[in-house]
Amino acid sequence: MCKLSSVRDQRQQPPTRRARLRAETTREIKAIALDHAAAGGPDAISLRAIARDMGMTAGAIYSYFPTRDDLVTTLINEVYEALTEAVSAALAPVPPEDAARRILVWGEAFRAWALANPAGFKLIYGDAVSGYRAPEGGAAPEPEHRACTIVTGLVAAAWPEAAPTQSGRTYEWSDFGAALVAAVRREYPELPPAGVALALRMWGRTHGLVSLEVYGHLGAMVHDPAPVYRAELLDMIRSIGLTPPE
Amino acid sequence: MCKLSSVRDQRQQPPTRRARLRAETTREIKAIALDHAAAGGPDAISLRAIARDMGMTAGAIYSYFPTRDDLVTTLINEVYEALTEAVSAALAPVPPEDAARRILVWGEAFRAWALANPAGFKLIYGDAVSGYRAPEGGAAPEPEHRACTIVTGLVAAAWPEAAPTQSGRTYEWSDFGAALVAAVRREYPELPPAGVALALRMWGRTHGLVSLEVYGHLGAMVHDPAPVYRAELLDMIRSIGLTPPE
DNA sequence: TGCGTTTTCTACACGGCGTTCAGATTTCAT
DNA sequence: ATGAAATCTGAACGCCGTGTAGAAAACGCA
Repeated sequence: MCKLSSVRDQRQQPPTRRARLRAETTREIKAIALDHAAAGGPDAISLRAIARDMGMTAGAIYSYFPTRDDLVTTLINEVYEALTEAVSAALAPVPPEDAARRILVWGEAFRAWALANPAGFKLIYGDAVSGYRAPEGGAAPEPEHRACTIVTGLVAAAWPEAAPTQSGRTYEWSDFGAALVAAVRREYPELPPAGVALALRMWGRTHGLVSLEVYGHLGAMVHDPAPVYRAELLDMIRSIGLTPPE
Repeated sequence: MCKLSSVRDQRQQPPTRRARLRAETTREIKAIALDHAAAGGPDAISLRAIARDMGMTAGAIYSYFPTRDDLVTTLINEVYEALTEAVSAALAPVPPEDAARRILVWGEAFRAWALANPAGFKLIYGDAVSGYRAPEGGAAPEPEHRACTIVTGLVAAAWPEAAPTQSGRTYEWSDFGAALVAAVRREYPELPPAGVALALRMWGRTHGLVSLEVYGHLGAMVHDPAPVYRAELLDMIRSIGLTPPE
């Protein structure tokens, strides 16, 4: 029996030697797992292979993660967080007023990250790990909400122009998930439910082409998907009442 | 050593008893594999499990498929074909002149099939099977081209109205894959390269929301993705210069 | 300092997987 | 009827995740 919550409180200024080693080993496990995923796809994440690379036995990893699926869940969360951070970083230098350019930069940053980290993309949005079953509530609810909130922020900034274009159908707050609604109403109080629907559509719209490209379905069709994707982004910006940059 | 091309010519009116048995067994292997995929996800496709269900040994399947990946490739092709046939069937009763309604029906048929066959969708568009490596040229080039041609046909029918909306960027035939270009120029000679780019964008646009929904990323955000998806389809129809039905 | 507890790790076992191979059996063409 | 080809079994190999028992190491406290 191993108490996996050994690092219970970190009130101690000098964390015990054990805690330091444990943190380091945990970090190494995750790093090697991500290396394997990057090299041979997310399915290459195997406890035995990781342990082999670390000079350990497979069983030893169970001192750090109760099961392989927990390791995968942790990885999904970290990778998803890396994605949202990459997008946020790309968005940071763009002034909040320039809603159109922010959408463009967001879309391009998302695609750039996905193409640079295909294994991570598949880990987040696909089913690539053999028998992996995500915990209830999804594998990475927090990063997913954060990602969704970023898109919603883009819509909120553009809402004065976008609102007239979204008169087709009416939405209620009750149409959406409680956690998302709470975050949106807190961060963007002026945004109506229709704005959330638009954000989800924009998320899906970018996800589609990027997903097709990452999984190799676009390569046989078009030699360079970049202009097609760029055209889609510009069209999306135009379709919500903004004038695209350039 | 087994000659896997035993059914070389079917000029014989009465196919030999062997050939009949072989065809039946092949059919059964694929059917059981698809059952397993539908039940436990595409990753549940295992030669041992299939053989167990058939009262055989795993090795026996190697008389019908040289390797597991070949079986998977065959399944992907058949499932992809089923998808294009489902979409074509839904499209059949809609008159060719009603370009807007055809796009709407196409989009809804695609989503309906994906939701009814999530395992098939993941098989086609995802990475779900453990160590599967697709053959060069993709796992299912023919059905993929057919699917792509269907979308292009929708664009071709709408091109008189759509053309003015697609003036942003110019495309050349050389931007696209040779096989796709050949099929398009043969079937829709009046369609310029920009029409193919628009078709790819429409493909991606629908793929995005459907993919997010199938993989469960939309469920936590919106209780019923149908209206969001419908709004996206209507917006897409509008964005190419058509007036949406209803 | 030394002792008892906790954590970490090894060694082994179990059942699952794809794949290969020798050999038995069945079917077919001649 | 005979020889060739196709089909299938059963055992093996090495991979996998997951447990369990027990050894070894590090720790906290007296």
